[in-house]
Amino acid sequence: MEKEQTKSTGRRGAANGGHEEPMQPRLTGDLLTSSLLAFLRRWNAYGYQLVQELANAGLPKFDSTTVYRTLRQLERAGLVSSFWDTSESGPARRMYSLTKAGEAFLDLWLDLFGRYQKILHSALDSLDNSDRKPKNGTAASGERQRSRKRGRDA
Amino acid sequence: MEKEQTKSTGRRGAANGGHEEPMQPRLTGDLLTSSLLAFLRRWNAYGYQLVQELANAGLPKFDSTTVYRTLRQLERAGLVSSFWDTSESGPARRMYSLTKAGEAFLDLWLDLFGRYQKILHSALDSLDNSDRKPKNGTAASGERQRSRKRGRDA
DNA sequence: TCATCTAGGTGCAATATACACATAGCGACA
DNA sequence: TGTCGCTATGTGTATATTGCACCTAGATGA
Repeated sequence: MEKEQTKSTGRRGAANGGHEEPMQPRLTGDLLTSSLLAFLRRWNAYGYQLVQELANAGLPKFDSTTVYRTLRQLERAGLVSSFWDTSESGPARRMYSLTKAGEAFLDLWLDLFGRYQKILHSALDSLDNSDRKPKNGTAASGERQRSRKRGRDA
Repeated sequence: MEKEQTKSTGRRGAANGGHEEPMQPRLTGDLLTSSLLAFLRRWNAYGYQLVQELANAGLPKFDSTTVYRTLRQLERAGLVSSFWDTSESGPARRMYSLTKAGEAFLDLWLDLFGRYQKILHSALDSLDNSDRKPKNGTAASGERQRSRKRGRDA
């Protein structure tokens, strides 16, 4: 159990001393899970196909093994079901389809997602309203003072 | 929320046998990161405050330590900066503010997020159009899969 | 036969997270 | 005065998740 935390070969590229490249966005975890479920709501699919669909959707590159493992995990949780499809030539495919529980979960996620969206929109609104209106001057970008909202009076 | 999550097992409650509870949505990783940055785009804030704002936003409960550690990580990556605020009574607060790099990263994320959004909308559209596939697990409407006429078939 | 594409997978190191718990300032209050 | 509770930030650790290297295997074509 070595706890070497000084490795600099990490995923997020954010620990090699001083200043690094600014931490690319990823698409993993909940985002990947819900994306997969969303795809499977429309049609059944197998892993390799989903990897490609995700890539076609303009999302950042990610590892295919993560997709495969996520699908198996979803199946263990009962959100999708699968069977081996050997009807086509070539390697057998594990076809996945969404279960009732998977649809319910996706709905749950969609609901949560709406709330998350509001947070991001707040950030955008703040640009539209006060922050970014330097039509004839670039002053705002440098000396932007945010309203100090403190925990006490909120 | 009376969720009664089994404390013994891990986070996602999906590893104790055959079939378990259906895996609650979470808000972690990129979602948490971008939410924090979005908040900080509007005003400076400290960790405890952000924990509460997130909770008020209707997002699922999550651990405050995750927020604190995420903020420190963001700072190491240069996306936020912090200073100790001792101007108020009570424990000192570590005030965070978004850096230029943090704004750029948030914009990046917003862009990625738009593409992700399309995927989820596709799932919703499939419901609206009542063009739902038969949920049999059988690739009944097999053509619709991907029009994947591979070599032998073409 | 070999290279290449498809399709799914394992093993392992590194990272991320949840839970328990620690530290510390301050106000209330018995 | 002691200590309880709230605020505020953090550490330790066990487990979960992830990315990378690599593997198995069918089909295809040079």
